[in-house]
Amino acid sequence: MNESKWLNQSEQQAWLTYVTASTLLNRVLDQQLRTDAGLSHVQYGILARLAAAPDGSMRMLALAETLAVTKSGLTYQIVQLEKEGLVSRGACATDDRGVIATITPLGMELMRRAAPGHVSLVRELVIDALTPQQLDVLAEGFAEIQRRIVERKM
Amino acid sequence: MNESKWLNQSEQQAWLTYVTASTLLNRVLDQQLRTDAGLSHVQYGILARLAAAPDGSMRMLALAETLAVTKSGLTYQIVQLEKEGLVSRGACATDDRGVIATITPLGMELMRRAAPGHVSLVRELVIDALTPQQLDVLAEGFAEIQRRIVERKM
DNA sequence: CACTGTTTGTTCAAATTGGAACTGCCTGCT
DNA sequence: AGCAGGCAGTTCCAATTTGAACAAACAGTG
Repeated sequence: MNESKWLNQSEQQAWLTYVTASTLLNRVLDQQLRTDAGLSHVQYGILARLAAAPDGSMRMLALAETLAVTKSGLTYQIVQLEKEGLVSRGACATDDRGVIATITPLGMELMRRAAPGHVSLVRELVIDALTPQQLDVLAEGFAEIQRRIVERKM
Repeated sequence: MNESKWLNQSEQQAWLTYVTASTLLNRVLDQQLRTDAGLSHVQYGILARLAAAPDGSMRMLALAETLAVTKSGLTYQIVQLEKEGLVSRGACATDDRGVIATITPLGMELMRRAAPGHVSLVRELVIDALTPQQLDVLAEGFAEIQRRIVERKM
């Protein structure tokens, strides 16, 4: 299925644009969160998922998967967040191997303060930069990309 | 201009999908390049730009900008590549502050070996995952996002 | 129940990253 | 020419990240 070995001009242009812009975007978001709330983008992601989960709790692996972070990377970040008192770890009732991370009231409080600024920046740089149609297409596209990546690992 | 403080359901979904997928994509590409050619994705990017540049040369800052890497990050990577003999550094004729990085014949050789596999994976996971129209939207969209980021820094 | 293969998390070492500080050079003005 | 303000690269340091190796706990089978 790889008849054409190389990318044509516009494909290459699209790819380079994407790589550069997404790298930049990530850094800008990280910077804003850090100065604004003392959190990295990844840490914000962790707290956001926990805040949205029932009981503010999730198992480590589930968390790692939805965040696209490696297990060891997540362990590291959870330890950091625990030091700050934003998250706590507990045993899993149904599986002794499991560890359940839970966002603390302090963590929730921080999210309430951090979220508006972050969301606002995401809106300014991304959501409002695109038409609703473009955003749909983009969501579709990345969903397909993700499917291909996941499927590929087998 | 931020009348709506939060993201609606589909906006949020789109954003989460993008963040997760792009993180994953980046890691997969990195892994493939590493096992396949012993290069990180960033290093590949550096060599690719140099290979495409006149004389295989570029100034450090220009390189850093097109790659969306910080100056210190680039210095580090160039040092690594130099150790491998894939890149060399030289003085800039018109500006004594400047440093010019040049890809070596060995670097070109490595690129000839590494590029096909990388391009093929990018095609498989991204280019072929999208219709030409979707790819256009992606390019358009990220170009606009990048414009907003750059403009914002002033 | 014992046994084998898997799954979860953690720990460890090595690689990478980004920001701040610093040196040396360039530019515009006086 | 002499100076103030900026720019280009490097260095240094603290924070992250990842894969590999491990220990403990599960699950399925004979």
